[in-house]
Amino acid sequence: MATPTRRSTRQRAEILAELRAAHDHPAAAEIHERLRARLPRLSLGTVYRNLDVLVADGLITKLAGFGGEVRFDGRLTPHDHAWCRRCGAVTDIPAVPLAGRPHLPDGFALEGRRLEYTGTCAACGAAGRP
Amino acid sequence: MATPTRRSTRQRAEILAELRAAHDHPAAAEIHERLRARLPRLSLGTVYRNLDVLVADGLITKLAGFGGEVRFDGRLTPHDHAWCRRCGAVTDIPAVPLAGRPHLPDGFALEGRRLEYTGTCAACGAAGRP
DNA sequence: GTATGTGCAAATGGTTTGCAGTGGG
DNA sequence: CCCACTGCAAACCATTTGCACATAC
Repeated sequence: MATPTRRSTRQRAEILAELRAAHDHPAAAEIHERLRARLPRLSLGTVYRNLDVLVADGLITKLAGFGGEVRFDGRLTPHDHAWCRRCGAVTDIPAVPLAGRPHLPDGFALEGRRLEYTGTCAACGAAGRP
Repeated sequence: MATPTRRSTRQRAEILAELRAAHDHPAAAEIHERLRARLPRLSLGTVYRNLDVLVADGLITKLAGFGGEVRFDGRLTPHDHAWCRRCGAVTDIPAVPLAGRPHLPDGFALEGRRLEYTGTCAACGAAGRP
């Protein structure tokens, strides 16, 4: 069998709960740090393994392309992202439909789309941050 | 001054030429490998440093979020990308306009957008590749 | 009881950086 | 000449993995 039976563990539940409560798309290391208050012996390896499982089970989404580290999103409703290049903050924004069908390669079976806006957020613009 | 004077070097010229000739959005290691035929002593560090310079000068584009490694694009005309999750191939496709204005965060200064389609390409679909 | 999940630590792999030497302008 | 650039190797850092133990079921 490809997918082994899942067991319900405290660690996995806490990671999913944290991801659903958070609104800032934390990276694995950030999730680990936040949960250490509740689970002092939680290892970073366990965080990574559970994030993979949660993605495979479709409970969370993996976000890449926002700098060096991969981030995770606990919201399943379709939405796009705005990324501030100065401070690195990633904000959810409502999805905007396209004005037509994309000219995909012949025979390409579309599974999903990813739309990201890059720019400077209000706080960084006001602060004149480089 | 923020940006030092640029010097024209053989290495930088070859990297840019390779990127403009290539259609497959190569990663730094791939560029390095391809150029070793012409520049046997070219180091990977030099490739990385020049890619950064070329991006800073707006001559190429950095593509992230397509797996573990960063890829580079020598085409400057606006276009989107289709990514095959099986074989990892990234194909250029014409940009499709949006059907409205995105609801960006208040005060967000938009600089650019990145639109990627994920799915399975014809070859991988036919081969039943997992 | 069994195999999935965990903690820990070592290994990986892409990318960055320090340093001494090269060469473009 | 000067300083941007290069090759080389070591350093970095996010992520992965091997292993022995723990625990969900």
